[in-house]
Amino acid sequence: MTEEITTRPARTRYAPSPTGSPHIGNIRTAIFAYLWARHTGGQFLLRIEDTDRKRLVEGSLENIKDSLLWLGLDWDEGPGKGGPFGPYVQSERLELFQSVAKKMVEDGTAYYCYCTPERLDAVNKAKQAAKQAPGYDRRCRTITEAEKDAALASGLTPTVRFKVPLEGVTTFRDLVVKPLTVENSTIQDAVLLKSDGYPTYHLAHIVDDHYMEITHVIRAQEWLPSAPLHVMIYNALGWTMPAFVHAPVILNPPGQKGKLSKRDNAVSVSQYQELGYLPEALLNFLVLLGWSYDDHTEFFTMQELIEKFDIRRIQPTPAKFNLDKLDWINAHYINHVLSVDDYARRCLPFLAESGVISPETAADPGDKWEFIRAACALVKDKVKILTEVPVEIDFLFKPGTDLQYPATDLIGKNDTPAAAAQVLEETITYLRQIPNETYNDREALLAGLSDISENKLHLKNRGLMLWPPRVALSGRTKSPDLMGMIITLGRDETIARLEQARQNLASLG
RNA sequence: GGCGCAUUCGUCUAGCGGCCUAGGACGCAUCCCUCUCAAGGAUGAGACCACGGGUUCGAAUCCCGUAUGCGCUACCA
Repeated sequence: MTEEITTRPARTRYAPSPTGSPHIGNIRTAIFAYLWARHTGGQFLLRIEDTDRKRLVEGSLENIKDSLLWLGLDWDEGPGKGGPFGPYVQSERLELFQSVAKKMVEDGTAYYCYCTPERLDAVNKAKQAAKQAPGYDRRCRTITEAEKDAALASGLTPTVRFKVPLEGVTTFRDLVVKPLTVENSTIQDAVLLKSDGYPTYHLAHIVDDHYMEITHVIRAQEWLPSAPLHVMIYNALGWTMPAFVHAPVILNPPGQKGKLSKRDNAVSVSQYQELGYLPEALLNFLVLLGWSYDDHTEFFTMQELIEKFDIRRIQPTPAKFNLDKLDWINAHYINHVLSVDDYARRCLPFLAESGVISPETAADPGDKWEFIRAACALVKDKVKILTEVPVEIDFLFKPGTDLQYPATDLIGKNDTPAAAAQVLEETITYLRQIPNETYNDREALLAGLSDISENKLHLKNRGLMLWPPRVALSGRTKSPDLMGMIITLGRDETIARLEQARQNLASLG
């Protein structure tokens, strides 16, 4: 068994309902399924489970596809791709489900149920009142012909229910969760085919997984309780079951109870995209929620994940969502993995979104690219998510005259207005007279300013020399690297801002 | 209520009977570096391995209870 798992190419699937942007927990399961298919050299399918017409959300399919693609999860078969086992949308496979349901009734493993929703409700209430477990009383298993005719005559369309074996126990084996055994009598006669002709999940996923030749069903742990029911259905159909992995649920962050909910957290893939998380970082973070490779590896490229991923190392324990760690991983990718060009290019939409540049410029930066790239680069090592970039560098894009800051900020620690003014004075003089090569050379600039600090102004430390220009250029007390700002802003703008600062200082009296 | 699964630092985890006086990471604290903020480096605090019983020469690792958490209990998935 164990050997089979590792050697055979697996066919896995991600089978979401089209109810909006994929939930982060849901997509994590998709990641597991994808990695396992790729790891074994098999196929990853996308299947849309749209059998609940009431919950359909417009645009979901595109949303699902976009999220998958954004994260780098491409599917081999499914919507937009086709494949030998299509269609891959359940609402287009109704005849199949209906014929299977019909056959089960003929085989005696399922039966028509003529109960009305009202009666079902009443049965439940009565059971609860009697302190019994709620559930269907299996009445239609023994319904008489006369009663059946009466129901039909009233215009009612029957559902098809699974005929659960009343005796014995059923054992379900999972690849990560320990074996589970239940008394058959505690399982419900689940509806297989609804009165609207659509199958329920219980029927649809089994039929599809069977005909699509899925080898490994990787799904959320919420399905665990109904797994024994699925075992019985497979048995009733005479089909062999694929291997199962029930991935752990993702819980709310520490301090909050329950599974990850949108009440207090971002939960959809698109939300994280909009917040400025990188797909590779989100993927890396998510895969580590419930899975680990060893005791120390934290970062993985997609290639490494495909190589190293093993479903048997998936954890059975629910994991809390830890935003701090996601931020750390994201910052790591921004700072240490992305090239400056790549990073700056990804900043464009966020700069446009916040109004720092125009949408037109974001779409085609043209000759503004060099400046934008340099500006973004200034904060590459300090930003955790891309939405922070515009707030960190917007002052570079505004006219210097728009900078608003208290003139007292220009005075460094242990410094005086006069000393600060003198520093600005000297800096201006210095920047005016140096050649372009020096101006655009970080190290040379720093050396020049250090020299003035030490040998001309005799300042106690270089910090006193660099502080006033920092505030003058950025209008802030926390800013990017001074030399970087001087170079990025260019000589004219830099000197203009320094001059302006000097005047602000003078106004202090 | 019933059924089920799970239980190692605040969090994510390593560990699959002796290598564990339990390792790594995030976060936190302190220090170093340093032009501010970060990044980076170092150090540290932090888990009697939920609790109680067993099994064994020996248990975080196996078994049984209890507690807690989570999930399911629809003509939703």
